[in-house]
Amino acid sequence: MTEEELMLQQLFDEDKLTDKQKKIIVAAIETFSEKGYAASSTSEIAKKAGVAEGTIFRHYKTKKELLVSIVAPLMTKFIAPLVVKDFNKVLDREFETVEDFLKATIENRRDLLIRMLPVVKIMFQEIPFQPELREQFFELVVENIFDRVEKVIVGYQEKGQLIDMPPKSIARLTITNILGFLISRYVLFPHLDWDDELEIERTIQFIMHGVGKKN
Amino acid sequence: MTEEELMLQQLFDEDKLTDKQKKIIVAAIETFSEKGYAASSTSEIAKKAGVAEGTIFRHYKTKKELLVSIVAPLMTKFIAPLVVKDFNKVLDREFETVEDFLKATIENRRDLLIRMLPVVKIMFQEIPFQPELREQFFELVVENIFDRVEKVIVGYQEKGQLIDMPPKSIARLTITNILGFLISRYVLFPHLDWDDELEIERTIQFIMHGVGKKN
DNA sequence: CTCTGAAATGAGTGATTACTCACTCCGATT
DNA sequence: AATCGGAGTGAGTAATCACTCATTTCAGAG
Repeated sequence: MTEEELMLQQLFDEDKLTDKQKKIIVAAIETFSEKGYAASSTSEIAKKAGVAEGTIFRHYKTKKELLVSIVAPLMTKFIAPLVVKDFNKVLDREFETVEDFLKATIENRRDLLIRMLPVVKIMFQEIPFQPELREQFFELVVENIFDRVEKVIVGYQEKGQLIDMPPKSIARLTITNILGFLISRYVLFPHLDWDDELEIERTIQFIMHGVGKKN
Repeated sequence: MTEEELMLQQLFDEDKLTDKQKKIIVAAIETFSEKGYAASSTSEIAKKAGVAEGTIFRHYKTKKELLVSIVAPLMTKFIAPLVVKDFNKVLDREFETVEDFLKATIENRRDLLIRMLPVVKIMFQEIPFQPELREQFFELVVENIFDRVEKVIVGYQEKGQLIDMPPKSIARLTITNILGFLISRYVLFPHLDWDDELEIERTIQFIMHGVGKKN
């Protein structure tokens, strides 16, 4: 079983999928990620999947339904657990400092995040144009995850490790920097020389201490 | 003539454009920004511009040339001056602190950036898929602007106002946060309540001092 | 006014699009 | 063996796509 199929298992294993269905999903992810949703034709996806074009429409009523069926599980089954799981550890005081928590979270999940990147890329590419996705993203990420993130932040604030800024702003700024690193690293400038460990360290340092020199 | 009108003129008025040409550009920006490049049809753009479809292809050989002719000037004539202009002030010691410089830059240009946002949105949407744009973006922004940004950063480092992190990383992190704010504010969650002044203040505070509490 | 060349037109092109449907295939059930 | 239902097929559909081109419109020069 290839690495990619493993990733798909985590995402789509719940329902029993036939071989052809899996191949369609793999081909769709690859095509959408490379060319964008609108520029990808169902005939090309079918060809890449080694499947008749009609087979796609047996399982997905429309092309958009294929897109949603790929991106939606990412939001409900991947992002939420990704964040929430380690948050419980934080709430259990397994991490003394925010740095440790951030480092553990990013380091632990980095390989997984890299592997999910094609789908993540599709997600952020299409959110501005697909109201269905935007709504789902908003409900899950903003209202659901931000609530939990806020609690963690408040916890660290009470421990005196975080400044008194509103938790929503802290969450926005922190997530921005993690995503900003990933997008710079793997989407915009993947061909530059990157010392990943070091740059993650710097990103965490930046989140915690900024770039201003303390006096 | 205001600074902004000058900018827009520099963007699209350099060559004498007919009324219809201007209408095509405006309609194209609006359509590309709303639906994405691939999902926008030339017939729709023509209709929105009040122009025959053939008129588009009289001035732009292909649809892609229309895209490039919109985005390319933004990179060569807008982004560079936007950044560079105030940098000269910094180099002239007009701003004593990094905070003042960041605040002045963001505040001064915010309205302009908001108005340019449709084009900026198109730019970042299409960079992953258009090698031509990516190459141009890389050459201009990374090699050209980053070089200048580095000098400014080094200057502030020598004044003891910035930590000893490599200038490239500082630049990446700073730009990430400014763009992250704009994308959150105007692309992902424009419908949320935002106190812009306050959130810009927080973003600057974050860039300078992070979220860790000093002891 | 006429002449001229660029600007603009819109019907028309073949290719491609998302999607349909009558059909075959095949393993499980009775 | 007969039946059945879902999986898969691929030729076919109307619509739309980017793009072309012969023709018309129009503004300025003589």
